[in-house]
Amino acid sequence: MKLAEKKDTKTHILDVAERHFAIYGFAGTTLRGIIKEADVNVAAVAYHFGSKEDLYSAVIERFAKPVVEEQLSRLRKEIVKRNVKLTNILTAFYEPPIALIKSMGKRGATLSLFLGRCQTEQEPIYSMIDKHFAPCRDQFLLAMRQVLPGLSKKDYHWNFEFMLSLIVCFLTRQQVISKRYTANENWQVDDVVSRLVGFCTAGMQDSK
Amino acid sequence: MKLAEKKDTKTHILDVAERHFAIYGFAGTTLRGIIKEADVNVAAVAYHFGSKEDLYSAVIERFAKPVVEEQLSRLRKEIVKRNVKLTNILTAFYEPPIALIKSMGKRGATLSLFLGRCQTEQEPIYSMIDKHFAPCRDQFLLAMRQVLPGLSKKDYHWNFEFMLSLIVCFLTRQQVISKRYTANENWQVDDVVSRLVGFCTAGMQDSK
DNA sequence: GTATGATTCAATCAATTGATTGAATTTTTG
DNA sequence: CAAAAATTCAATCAATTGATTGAATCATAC
Repeated sequence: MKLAEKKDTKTHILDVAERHFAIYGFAGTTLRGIIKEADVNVAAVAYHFGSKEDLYSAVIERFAKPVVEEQLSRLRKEIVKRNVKLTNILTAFYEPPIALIKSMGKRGATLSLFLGRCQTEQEPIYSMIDKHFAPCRDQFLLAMRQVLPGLSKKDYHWNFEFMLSLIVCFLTRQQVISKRYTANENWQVDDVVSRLVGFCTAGMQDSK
Repeated sequence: MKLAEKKDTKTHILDVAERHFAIYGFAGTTLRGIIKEADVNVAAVAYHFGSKEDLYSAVIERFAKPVVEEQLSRLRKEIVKRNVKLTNILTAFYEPPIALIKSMGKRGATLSLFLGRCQTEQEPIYSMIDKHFAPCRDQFLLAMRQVLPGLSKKDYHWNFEFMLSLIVCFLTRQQVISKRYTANENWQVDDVVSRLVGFCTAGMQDSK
């Protein structure tokens, strides 16, 4: 950090912590690993955030909030329309996180991992995560009921879980896959979204 | 452990380690947590397995091997047929792990978690995992080429990843979901397999 | 300028971590 | 039974963990 010097310490810690939590998980991340890379004092974490747990919470807060808000905003615009379509609901769900991650370049890549990894964290992390995503999940479940009438409650839930798992799959595997099979790590938002929407639409509607 | 006394120490450690790795991940698991629950000496781990890493390897070995072997065996029986169908390939992939887990009762539930969680482990764990599943993955990729001609290499890979993600989703979320929405945690192998096969077949074939 | 509050720092805490040692014990072998 | 091998044990190691303290430094307001 030479020019544009002295990014605010709190933000700096947050940035590094985000990457560490994404890569190593909550248990695998050490405060010392973070503060060493961020080049700050250990006490700074306690001062600005409190505990390791609080730090994790701050990381989630910063990144999940804008995604969920955008998803819900997009969803609201869809469900007021006369005849909502499943593809539009799914696009409203998939595009915000994908677009955000794409726009963030390298940081986006670690956020991908974070999003995938945080789904398998234990308590108390799990509740922390769920708190942020539960309202969004419920809204989309309701919307699916509109566009896919006649399914059982169980069907809705599994459809939603599958929908979620596809994006988590993309987010966590994208780097691995493109490294394994291609020289080119580039991907386009529209390609990915339409791939996800396509697979999921078919799965939900045409599943015999 | 009162009757049927004295399960072999090595197996005993393996059982407890399996559950701990499943729940807490590699980093979150402590040898002391394991040996305390298994009621054995710390040195027993070193004696029977070596390091913590070696122990993890032993856990994978024991559980992944029979699954992969059964998957490949089922696959071989399918691809010799005159006209292979996608549904049959998918069933060959999905049924073995699902059936195994179901047959194992409570231990199966933790194995579910393990299978899901191990997918997001870091090196050197990741390579350990990949080593066991890579041959299987390659075989199924080849088979998909037979039943879904005309797709790009990229398409095959993402289809395979999505196929994988659906079962990982089921394995890791099943307990959470059924706890959230129903009183009944029971599920039938055939129901689950046909749900997975149905969703995935549609996603692969009818994706516009 | 100086006082007040915000921030950073080095030093240290007790607890836990994976791992190892060598003796004690059990089991197997001849 | 006795020798040998396999297994278990308590004790301990150095390293790392999250967290805290009180002094030092910085920024801001008056």
